[in-house]
Amino acid sequence: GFMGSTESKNKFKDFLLSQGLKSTNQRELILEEFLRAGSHLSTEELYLRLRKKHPRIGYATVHRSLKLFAQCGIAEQRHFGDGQARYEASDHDEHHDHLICVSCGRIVEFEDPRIEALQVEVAGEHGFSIERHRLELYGSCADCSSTT
Amino acid sequence: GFMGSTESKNKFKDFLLSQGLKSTNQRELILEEFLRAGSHLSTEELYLRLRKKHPRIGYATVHRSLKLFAQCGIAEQRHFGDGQARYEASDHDEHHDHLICVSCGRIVEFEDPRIEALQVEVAGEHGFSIERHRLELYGSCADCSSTT
DNA sequence: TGTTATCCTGAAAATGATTATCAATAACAA
DNA sequence: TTGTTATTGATAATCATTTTCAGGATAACA
Repeated sequence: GFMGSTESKNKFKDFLLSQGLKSTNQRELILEEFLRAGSHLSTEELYLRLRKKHPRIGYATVHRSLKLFAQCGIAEQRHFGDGQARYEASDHDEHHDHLICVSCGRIVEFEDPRIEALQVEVAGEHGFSIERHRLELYGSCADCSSTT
Repeated sequence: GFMGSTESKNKFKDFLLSQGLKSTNQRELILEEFLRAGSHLSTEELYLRLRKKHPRIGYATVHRSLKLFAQCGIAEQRHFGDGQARYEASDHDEHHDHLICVSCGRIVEFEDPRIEALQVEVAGEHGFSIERHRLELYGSCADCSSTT
């Protein structure tokens, strides 16, 4: 199910402990803002949001924290072809893919077990066992299609 | 059907003409090597191959030519997450996706109309019309699985 | 065939995202 | 507290890609 804010924070603290890393003010602030901000943020976007309230937090620290979140499993890194990495909060057991509107940039998440099953089948036909996959559908969302 | 070598060359010449661009020795050499080399080459890999026979061809020219091939429709740019763009010769009406072995880097192409159909269906449920998509399956190929 | 305008080339520099460096600072255990 | 170690933030380095620009090649035209 959905991994709540508190759950993510605890998981991150456990992760830091288990790795002999330290729990710092910056890491807490960055994690809070990351969870608050909604998904698919780039490092720079998160950095700019944080800078409003906490101007002394550096870009490098935001970047390093996001990598830690990904290592820890509470975030995932994505690339949508605009040349910069984006991060989204993990929803643990639920895998999902993305619809991206090429016109307005809107990103919608979806999940389809039938597609997933076919992927495993096709991979097996080629002797592959799948670890992970990436499926992105690029097109026009309803709003952008209608205003053409 | 498959776009042969001659067909690609003609298409590229037509493209250059139609755009008021010039047909040069370098562009011909780069296109020939690109078609000969097989798919999924990065700019640098193609540049290194060319340099053996034609040491005076510059990296920038290779890069610019690959972009032209893509514009012209005889090549497509891909990103497989290793941080550099790769290009493959277009096979016109046949779309295909990729299986990537995370262990040895082997790339296998596949195509499955059932998956394609489901993609259209799912997109429609969200009000999207698809322009293009990207599906990549990452895992272990048969060889790498057996030697574990 | 010259002539000319335009495009192309290749080396080098610039760019943009990401990652590493390092002195000063903060966290944690004893 | 104190000492050890990790972290921070500014800056520099890196990597792939893109741009710049002076010199060279190409195609159209006289």
